[in-house]
Order: sequence, then C-alpha cells, then structure tokens
Amino acid sequence: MDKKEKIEEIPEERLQKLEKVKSSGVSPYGGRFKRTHSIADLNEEMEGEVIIAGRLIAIRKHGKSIFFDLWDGSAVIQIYLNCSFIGEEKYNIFQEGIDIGDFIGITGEVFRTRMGELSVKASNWTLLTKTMRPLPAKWHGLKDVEIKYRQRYLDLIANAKAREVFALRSSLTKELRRWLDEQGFTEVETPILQAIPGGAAGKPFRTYQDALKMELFLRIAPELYLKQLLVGGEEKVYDLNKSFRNEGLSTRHNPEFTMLELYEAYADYEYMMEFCEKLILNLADTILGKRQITYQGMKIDLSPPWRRTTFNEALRELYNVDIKTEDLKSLTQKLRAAKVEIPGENITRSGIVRLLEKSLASTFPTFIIDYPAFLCPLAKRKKDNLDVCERFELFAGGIEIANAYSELADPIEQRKRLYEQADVVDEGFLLALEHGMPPASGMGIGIDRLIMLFTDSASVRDVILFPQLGAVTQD
RNA sequence: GCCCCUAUAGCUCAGUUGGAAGAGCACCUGACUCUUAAUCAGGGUGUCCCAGGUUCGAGACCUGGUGGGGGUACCA
Repeated sequence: MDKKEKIEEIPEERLQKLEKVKSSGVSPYGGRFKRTHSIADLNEEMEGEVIIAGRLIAIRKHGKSIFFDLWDGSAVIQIYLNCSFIGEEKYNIFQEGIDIGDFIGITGEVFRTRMGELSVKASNWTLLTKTMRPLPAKWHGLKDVEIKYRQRYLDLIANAKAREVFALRSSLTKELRRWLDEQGFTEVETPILQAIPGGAAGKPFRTYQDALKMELFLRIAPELYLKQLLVGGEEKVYDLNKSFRNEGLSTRHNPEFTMLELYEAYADYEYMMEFCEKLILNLADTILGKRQITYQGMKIDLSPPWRRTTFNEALRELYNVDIKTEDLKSLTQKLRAAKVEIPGENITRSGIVRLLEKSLASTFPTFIIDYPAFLCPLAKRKKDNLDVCERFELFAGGIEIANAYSELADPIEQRKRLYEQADVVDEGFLLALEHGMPPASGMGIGIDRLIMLFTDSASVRDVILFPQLGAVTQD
C-alpha cells in the first residue's frame, strides 16, 4: 500500500475543503496559540475578550449566523459567529471550509444567549488544525469495541465513560505513589530485560540482545530483584511496574500489565494484610470517596476488617475437600467427584484460583490465606505446619487483586524449592539470599484489576489505553 | 489450542422462505441572523470482512480463512 493510495482514501469533500481554506489564505495547520482561559474557566462575569481553543464538536448553521460547540478537554462552550459582526469574508470562509472535528481558536466576549446558554460571541477565529476524517458518533456514542481499542482517541472523544476511567487511572497511580512515599517507601526500577525470568510462573516473551549475543526475556515479575534490594539494605521498596506474560488473553489478562510490587523488611504476611487494607482503603477514600462500590451488579462493602479464610477452609466449605490430608492427585480426584471440571492430569494453581474466584464473587473482599507449600515456592512455611505457606491472596468482586507472602529467606531451602520446579534458576538471586535477606513480606497488586473494580469495568481492555489486539489485515 | 457468537453506509443498526442493498444521524446541494439532536426542501456516498462453492439468481445457504467478543485451557 503506497502513499498515493492512502491519500485517495481521504474523503473527497475534505480534500476539497482543505483546498478551499488554503486558497482563501487560511493556513490549515496552526502553531503556538496563546489562550487566556480554558473553557471550564469561562463565566458570565468576565469583562473584555477571552481567547480559547478547542475542537469543534457540533454546529448549527443559520444562513448569516452560526452556532457551534467548542470542546477543549475541560468543558464545552457554545460559540456564536455572526456575519455582520465578524465580517463577511471571515464568515464565508468558515461557513464553507470548516468541519466538525476541526481545531479552532476563538477570540470573543462571554455572554448569555436569549435561551440562557453561556456562550462566546466571536470577533475572530483561527483554524488550528483541519480534520481530514469525520468523527464518529454524535449521540449514539462509539460502540464498536474494536474501534474503541484500536483507535482509542475516538473512544476518548466519543465516550465520557472512557475519559473518566483513564482520568481515574491517572489519579489512582499518582495517589498510590504519594501514599507509599508518605509511608516511607522508596520507588525503584528493576530490569525488564532479564536473562532468567523469575518471580512467577508465567511464560515469558523472548527477545535478543545483538551486542551480547544473548537471549533475553521480558520480565514476568520484578520480585527477585526487589528482594536483592532488601539484601542491600533497603527496608521499604516498591516498583510500580509493567510485567509481561506470553499467555492467552482474557477479560482479566493482557500480555503486558501493570503491577505494584512492594517489600517491607521485618514484616510478615499478617502485617501485610493490614497494610493491604490500608492501601486500598486510602485509594477508595481519596479516589472514589466511598467504601461501598458496585462491580458488575455485585454490591461490595470495603469496610474493614476484611474477611479471612484459609485456603483449606475455603475449599472445604465449597467442595468438602481437605488438602491437609491429600496430595494434588487425590485433591484433583475429589474435586472431580464434586463435579468440578478439571482438564488435564491434575488441577493447577490457577485452576484452584479460578475455583475460588468464582465462588468468592461475594459482597466482601476476602483474604484467602495459608496456601499449600507446593503452590508457592518463594514463600516461607508456617512454623506450626510445614505443608502450608504464609501467603494470602485478596479477592473482591470475583477478581484476584493481590498476592503476598512472608518471604522465604533461607537460601538453602529456597534453592531446593526452586530446583524442584525448574531446571534453570536465577543463581544471582540465590547468591544474594546467601548474603542474608532480612525477614520481610512482599505483596503484588494487580493495578489494572484494581482499576477494573473501581470503575466497574468488565474487561481489562477497558482500563488499558492500548490493549493488545490481533494483527490488522492488509489485503 | 478448543467451543459458541459476531462482521451490511462515516456512526448506530434493520434486511423476511435465496429474487432490484435500507433507516436514523453524519455528509453533500439550496433556503434561513439567538440555535443547541436547529429547522425546511432535495441527494445514497456501499469491497454487505476475505477467498472459494451451491444456485437461473447469494448480504442471506455451504467450506476455508481473517478480525472482534464471550467461554474454556495455559498463567508456581
């Protein structure tokens, strides 16, 4: 597809209008434009002229006068363009050459129309950008989800809900950083390109470093590096990170996703549960201003303390199985007997998580605690029950939100447990542990999922500006 | 990976048992100096996702493919 063909795709009438404004001596693309106000700033008491700019989003032509709506991201205001006031030449160029979608600068006085609408009576207008394609939707909104995701800018123009979600996302991460700083945490950055991806079970993306002639992987989690910082003397660290997992996509999984991972020395998972409550409640209070939320029709009360139930209790309650006395195989058999569909040989960690997710679509956030040790190789075992680890996961609205544990600091046991699960292990991490890591607890929070919960979004794609989609066909 | 649903105008959608591609808005032409989903008169602007097949005839039926959605699997 060459450039010439691309130009031919632009609607003919837009090309004609472009020529029309050019031949009238109006530049179709402006430059720096000094505004005196944002549109939201405007009010009736203003004296003299204001200068504003924005995108023309609706127009009502009346022969010798035109009303149109100008939007600048802060607000919308009506502009009144009058032929005899602004002059016939300027009026006619506007009338013939300007479209919905164009960016316009306006100079004029604020006034109220007979119908009572706050407006600006234009004494001059400036074309700032000519638009070559029509904007979608006026009052249908934009519904085509593929266009929403591929051309997010159109979604942001057409749908207030989309603007709200991403504004909330921005203020949430901002407040998260502010609060963590207030708690004495240090924000750090850890490698995205890793030679041995660790800290989680996901399948990594592969890449290649030419200069070093080595295969590298995009990280699946920052965990092993953050723990090395504890060895190095940091006591409270976090990495608000993008991690990457080369697996199937779903309403809850995007291949690249945002996660908060934090570690605190001298803490354990009991402490971390309280910390988790405080962290999420602070966000709910400051960002949402409430603790009662609705997610996909479920009313959820965030008031603390949140329910805690052990992994074993949860499974016993739901399926009458007791993992204390069974291994993975008999657990799988019992669950099958309880009519749980389990493909493959044995149930997996994520299979169990999904069972819990489904059954915990409850009205309270719930900590599932004390997981079987074989499900968490990086967590510390409980003193009084070595088959179980000090780990919790937080579920709310049927979504897995957080995952945390008391960290395993024993390098000998850590080496054993990692090699039980994988052939290639990050020896650098084990070497660090051998130099001594203080007792600590760490937690990961799925930021995309937390935003889903806070914005009542059904899909993770609705809270990620540019979610991963398939290839566009070029036929 | 597997199963189900889905793709028609710029947008939102209709299209009957297979028989001349439609509506509203947008857009274009004209009228109109306080409208706000402006109004009035006129105009259809289309690779019916793609490639085959069945048929006298396919937007519709069949096969394969692609994109999208949902479910399921993988995600210590």
